[in-house]
Amino acid sequence: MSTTIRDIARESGVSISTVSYVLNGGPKPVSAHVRERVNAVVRRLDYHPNAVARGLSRRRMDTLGIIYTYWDVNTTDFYFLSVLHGILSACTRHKQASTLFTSRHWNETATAISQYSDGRCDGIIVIGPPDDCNLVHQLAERKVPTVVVNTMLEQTHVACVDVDNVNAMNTITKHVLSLGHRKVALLTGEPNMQSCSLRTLGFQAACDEFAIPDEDRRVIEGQYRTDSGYDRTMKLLELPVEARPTAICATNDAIASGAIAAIMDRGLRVPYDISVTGFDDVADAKMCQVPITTMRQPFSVLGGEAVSRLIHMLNGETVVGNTIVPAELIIRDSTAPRPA
Amino acid sequence: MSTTIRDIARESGVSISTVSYVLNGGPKPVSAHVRERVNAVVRRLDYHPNAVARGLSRRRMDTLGIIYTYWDVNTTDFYFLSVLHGILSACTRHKQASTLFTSRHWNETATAISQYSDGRCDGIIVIGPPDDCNLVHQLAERKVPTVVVNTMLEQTHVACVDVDNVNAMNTITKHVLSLGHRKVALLTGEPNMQSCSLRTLGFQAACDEFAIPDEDRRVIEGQYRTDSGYDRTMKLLELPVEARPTAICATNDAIASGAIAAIMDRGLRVPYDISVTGFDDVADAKMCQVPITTMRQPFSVLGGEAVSRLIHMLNGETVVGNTIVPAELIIRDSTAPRPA
DNA sequence: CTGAAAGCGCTTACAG
DNA sequence: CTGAAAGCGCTTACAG
Repeated sequence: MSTTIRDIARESGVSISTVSYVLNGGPKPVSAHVRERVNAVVRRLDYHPNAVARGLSRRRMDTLGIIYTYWDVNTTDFYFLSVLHGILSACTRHKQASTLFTSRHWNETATAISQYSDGRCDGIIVIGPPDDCNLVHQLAERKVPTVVVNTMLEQTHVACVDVDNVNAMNTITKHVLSLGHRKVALLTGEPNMQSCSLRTLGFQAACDEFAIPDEDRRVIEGQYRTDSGYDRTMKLLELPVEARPTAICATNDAIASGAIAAIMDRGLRVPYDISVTGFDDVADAKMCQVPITTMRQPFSVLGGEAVSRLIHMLNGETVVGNTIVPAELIIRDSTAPRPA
Repeated sequence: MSTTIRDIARESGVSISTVSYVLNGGPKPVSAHVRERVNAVVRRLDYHPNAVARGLSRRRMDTLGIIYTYWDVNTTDFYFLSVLHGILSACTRHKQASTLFTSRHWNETATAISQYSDGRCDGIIVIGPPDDCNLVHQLAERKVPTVVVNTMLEQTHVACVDVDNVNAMNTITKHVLSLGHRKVALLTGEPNMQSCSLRTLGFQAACDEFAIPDEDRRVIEGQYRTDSGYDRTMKLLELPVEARPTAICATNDAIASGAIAAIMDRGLRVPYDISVTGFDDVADAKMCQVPITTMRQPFSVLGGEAVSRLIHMLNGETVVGNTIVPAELIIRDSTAPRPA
């Protein structure tokens, strides 16, 4: 039905090998004369090689699979979109196609695992698997070349890339403490996410450095979501004023924007009454009523690293170890010196 | 390297044909006895068929390609995400894999066209091509089975699915006019989008029905973006109060939320001073300072229709004609009777 | 510089 | 009910 390499060969009076050589620029050289003739026929017949046949033959589809959990649009986490975006751009640069695998929950990904290793993709990038998900372990077991973004694992044959969570959270917490705040709260995301525990560590270390007593550094677990930030902040605001934190650090921008909304709904001001910080620097951080002081994740760097490391793995170069990239403190309007 | 159907055949002492029969449940029957033996070997060797080889043989990858333009995360249009989401869910239901093709601009999609028809995908879904983009025409020319979402085209071999834009805009405009408003403005999106012209038609028809004079129904072109809605509304608010519209209809929720922000920044109230309506019912509509009255697009229906129509085409069933689904008026807090 | 041939891992008429 | 064989459309040693 559609034209094949065989048609081109026949029409230009050469073998299909020769057609393949000119199409791929190798592995054998072809005389300029023949090359020209073949190319003319290719154009005339509007021929396009079949990627599937090519893939089967070369055992390489030049396609990267991306696994992440299903996002309900209403609870879209911009972090995922931002990372995804960084990865897709990098794929384009590296001439790789991409296939998205979406599931509602991480426990569904395990059942779909044969999809991930059926030859359609050369390798897999997993975005943000929680600690209690063994998908990555299973991929490693099947020897599927895998890169993980958003979690550092000590898994052989798996490369991880992430921002330096401990340091980043440490930096922004110290920014807050340097402003004179002495009663602070940390609103975390889901505790089964490594980013949550790592950022908590960074927060605690900063509080240690500033000798903040335990009772003045509250850590409140929740979800990486606006409503979760809102609810927890409302609870905090019920504390007697002398016990209430003057600064709230959130482990992402969504939580922070919820915190800001709660503070304003209670008739208080950000940052004059209470300072708030975020993490990620996604759209929420700027769109929020009060532009949020936050740690910027270098999404295009993260995506670029993920893709290029995966490609290295596919090329058989044994690149071991994880990639940690720094985050950047972005100071906006949601932080100010502690009220007198 | 990895185990193939040949390994299974050898290990279970049958031919590869037989292995294929039990794997696919056909086309030939296999005795329960042999079936059991083969399956045992499959499990023992953890065998997974190679989808690429299968695809080449069957000339069907069970994969749908999705084309849309690159979204900069900061100007993310939730409409695209919502449609995308609807399509991905439908793909899962129909056991289809999906490949995303992203480009920055529609004029880049034409150059990538050979990617779209290289056998990797069985068919293509295009989301929201502008009027002046001939990608769909080119796909049709190459006989690539194609479904378009968000634009109705009279292109042979192409199926289109969209919401009933004229009626939907007509409905929400009449909602506003029924509230007594007699000076209204329409803030549209990019005029090269069919949705823009269609919604303008619906708006005008409603104004006609209510005999609104031309000078009291302003149509202002712009972009489907929050900042564009903000800027145009600010301009409108410079009008002398007696000429100023008491209701602003936007052709999407992003524009509407910009309009609301502008109105509030000018110290006016929504809806008491000015009513505002949106379109789409995406996250913006609820997250906005004032929950927006809008037309809800049935995203999962749109996605489901797109996928099932494409699959019908792939099965050779000639389904012609376009699919129009209704939108639903969602009344929230941004509309109220005209101020006395 | 060019070509005949084997092979990638499957599916599926065709024959028994 | 089972198998031998051709074929899907390419790539790439191997030979000339």
